[in-house]
Parts: sequence; structure tokens; C-alpha cells
Amino acid sequence: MDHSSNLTQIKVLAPCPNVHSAVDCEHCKVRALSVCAALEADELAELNRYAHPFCLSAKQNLFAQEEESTSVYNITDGAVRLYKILPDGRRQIIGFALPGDFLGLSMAERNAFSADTLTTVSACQFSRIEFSNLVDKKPQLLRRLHNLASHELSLAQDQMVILGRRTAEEKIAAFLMGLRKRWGRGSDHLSVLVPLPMTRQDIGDFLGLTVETVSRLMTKLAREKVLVIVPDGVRLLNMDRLEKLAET
Amino acid sequence: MDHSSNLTQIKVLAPCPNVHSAVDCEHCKVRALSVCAALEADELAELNRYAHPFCLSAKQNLFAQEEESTSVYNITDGAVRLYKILPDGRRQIIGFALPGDFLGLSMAERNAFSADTLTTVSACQFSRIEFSNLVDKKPQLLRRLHNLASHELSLAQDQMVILGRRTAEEKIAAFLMGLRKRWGRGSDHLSVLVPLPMTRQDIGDFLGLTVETVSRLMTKLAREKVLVIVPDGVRLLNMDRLEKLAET
DNA sequence: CGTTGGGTTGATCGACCTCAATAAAAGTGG
DNA sequence: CCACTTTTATTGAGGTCGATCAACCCAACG
Repeated sequence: MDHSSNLTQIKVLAPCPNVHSAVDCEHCKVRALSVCAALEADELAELNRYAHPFCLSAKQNLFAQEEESTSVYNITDGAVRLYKILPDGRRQIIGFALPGDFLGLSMAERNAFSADTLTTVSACQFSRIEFSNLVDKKPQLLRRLHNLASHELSLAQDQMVILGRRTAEEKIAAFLMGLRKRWGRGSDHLSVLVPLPMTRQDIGDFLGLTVETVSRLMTKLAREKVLVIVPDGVRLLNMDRLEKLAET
Repeated sequence: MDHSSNLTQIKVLAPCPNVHSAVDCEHCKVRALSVCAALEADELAELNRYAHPFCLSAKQNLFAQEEESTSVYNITDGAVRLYKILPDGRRQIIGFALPGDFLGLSMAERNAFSADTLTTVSACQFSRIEFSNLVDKKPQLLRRLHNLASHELSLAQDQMVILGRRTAEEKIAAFLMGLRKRWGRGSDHLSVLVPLPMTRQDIGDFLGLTVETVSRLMTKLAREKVLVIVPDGVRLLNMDRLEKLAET
């Protein structure tokens, strides 16, 4: 149950090999998705001055619950898990951050949750104070931030329904359909191939299930030809069935 | 399982008998708690012009999921339940709005959930469009809105932990302690007397439990002298025990 | 290779649900 | 105020979904 086991506390903030997507806001591939979309070209240049792009390998801790928040982050590549741990070690994953997601929407002084990388991650780091000052100068940036936070809130409320009132099978279906939609954000088509950078344990801790239950139900769905389990993900076959299971 | 059964769809927006708390922003008792706290005296006067105070009796629908959102509300007295219904009738309550709470933080075009009154409620109604325009003119109001939304998000994340990773007994304890804290907001002392304007069914639908389980565990906690069940609420006796059960 | 982390599968268990009955409270109309 | 209905709360008996415990497989990796 020790979830912090194989995470080094040292933060490897190496410069990013992929120059374009991370160093230059104007050519950033998540520009249209993230907070940055609120800014005009000249303002983007200003934002660029505050941005510190970096890369982090898989299974590294980005920040921890309760810790004072020094930075906010814009994820440009990879996946991050966000979670809370109870004193006795039980864990609840409250979300997965994907490219385009922003960590630190609330700009609160302390982190409400912990975050660590699931894959190699590229991201833009901003000083929380500097970013907060910038937000105070640019109301349209604040508005954007607020809209993103409102959307997060809405997702959190959907997750409450999933956690409180859905069966294990429905949880899995809702999770896969939801993740599929999020991966497809920014492009015009949704793929039936859903990458799963997280472990079964992570999925369980997100859905309020055990690893075994997640594994069993994935196998069941595969046996019933609803999906195929592929390396690092699933291929969805029977979308109608999944839609039915996950429907709001 | 028909949760809409005894709710009239007619919205009784009667003028409020309690003149001071609802008609005049400057003397409003929730002023320090709510969005209004962001405004100076002269701005408050402007807000006042947009405010439509009203009263609504218990068990009335305020607005419904999916419906176009025409108004936002500031609750000044009473309690409101916020919930989502699945196609098959299962219900998840996503929160209870108490005095000082604001409904419509996101200012989205459509309601993400339904709301109905648990008690007689007084509230201030604002046109969503007018309010949104006002927000665009007053960045400090937007900032306030954003802080409140961030706080809501944080509460929603705490609720995810409760729903996903806590036992029934812990859920009840966390619910009671959380509600106690919320009732105490704005005053300097927390009472051990926690009013429960909602039914056991509502509590169950908030915590992902059945009525029976809620009832059984409340009885158990009462039997163990952790609390006393009183009309329309509970009196908490063994705070340490509850704190222990609910601890983050 | 041995080790380690992740995934699957089986057997068993128990926390919470379901179904059912009753009790207590809160209207409602005479 | 009292009979009557409706809603809400409680309690019991029994069932089930997902948890727990345990074994095993497999791929990655030093």
C-alpha cells in the first residue's frame, strides 16, 4: 500500500529535447487547448518570458499534497496522475492530467493534492506568484482560468456520480469513454484506440475499485468483444455497448 | 425511485417577508461570505440594482439539469440540494447549498445539475447575462468568483475521496463534520448541534449509500454515545471519535 | 538468469444492498 | 382536536457485488 515507494523525490527538470512544442509558446502544440488560448500574439510573447519548459521522466513526483505551491504547470506532453492519500495509505486518484491540462488553476498557496508523472512528461513551469500577478493584469486570462476551473468542477461532479452511483462495470465503461474523449481533444476525430498510460491499480484508485476488479472487468469486456486489450491501452470495438453502460 | 414526485414545477417566487436580509445588499447577512464580499460600497449599490430577492417554500424546484440557465442565485437563507439523475433514476446529490453559497459560479449556458429547496429558502436572483456582464466589468468580482469556484472544486475532490475510498461509517462522520463546519461559517464558534434539513435518503444519495445504511449507522453512532439524534438534526457528543473517523 | 512490478485468475468473505415490515412523524381535511 | 393519509425513519433477514487473500504468469531489466 505504500504508493510513494518507487518515486524519487529528486525532480529531474531537464531541458526538453523536443524544442518546438515546449520552448516557444507560439508554436506550442497545446496552445489552442490550454490557458494560453486566451492571449493575443503580443501577450503570448510576454507569457513566453515567464515560461520554463522542462522534461521529467516517468514515475517522478511533481509536487505533493499540503506542500507549499511554488509553481503552476502547463502539461504539453505525457500524462500525470493527481491524487490524495489518506493517513492509513488508502489512495484516491482525483484525475489524470493530459496534454493541454493546467495544474494550479486555483493558484492556491498549498497543493490540495499530489501529482506524479506516469510517462515522460514535458511541461511549462511558471512561478505561481509571477503567474498570479500576470493573471491580475490580464482579466481575459483570469476569465479563461475560471472557465477551465468551471469545467474541472463539472468533471469532478460527473466523477461523483460515477463513484457514488455506478456499478464496477459502468465505472470502467465511463472511464474508458471519458478518457477517449479527452485524448481526442484538439483533433477532429476520436480514435477507438485509447492509450492507458496508468496501471490497473491507478484505474482502480480513480474509480474506487481494487486492481483485481478492474482486471476482471477488463477481461470480461474483452471476452464479450466489447474491446481488445492491447499493449498500453485498449481498442474499443462495441461503442454502443460502452455508451449504454456509461450513459449519463 | 421517482425523485421528482412531490415537487411542483411552479416556481413560487414570492417577495420575501424578511426585508433586511434579502432586499438590501448592504445589510445582507451573508454579505461577507458570498461573492458580494468582493465589492466596495458603491459597487454594492450597483449590484443591488440587479438583485431580485425572493422566497421559495420547501420542496420546490429551483432549476433543472440540462435546462438553459437564465439566472444565477445567491442563497441568503435555507438549504438547497444539488443533484444529478441517471436515466434509470439513480440519483447522486453533488452538494447542499447553504446561506452564503452561490449557484451559477460557472455562468454556463446550461445547468450541469438540478436544484431544489429543502426548506423555505430566501435568495437573490440575478439574470445570468446581466451578472456575466457585470463580472466582465469588475475583475475583482471575477477573481472572487474564481476563488469560490476553486474552493468548490477542492470540496468536490474531497468528496471524491469520501465516495471512492471511505467506509459507510467514515462517510457519515465526514459528512457530519463537514456540514458542522459549513454551518459555522461566518460565525466564530462551531456548534455541536448540526441541523440536518435533508432526509436520510438525501444523505444516502450524497454519500453513495442507501437510506437503510444511513439510518443504521446513525443509530449505531447514537448507541455508542458519539451523537444524539434530535428533531431535524444531531447533537455531536464525541468529537474526537468523529474526527478520527473523518480524518483526511 | 534472478528479481521486480504489473497483470490475471480463483476461492472465499463480508460490507453494504435489497426486500419487507413496522414505527414514528408530519401533514390534511373534517 | 381527532381520524386518516403520506412521508420519513427504523429494524430485521437474507442476498450479492466487489473486496480480500493467495497463487501464478509474464515482461523488463540489471
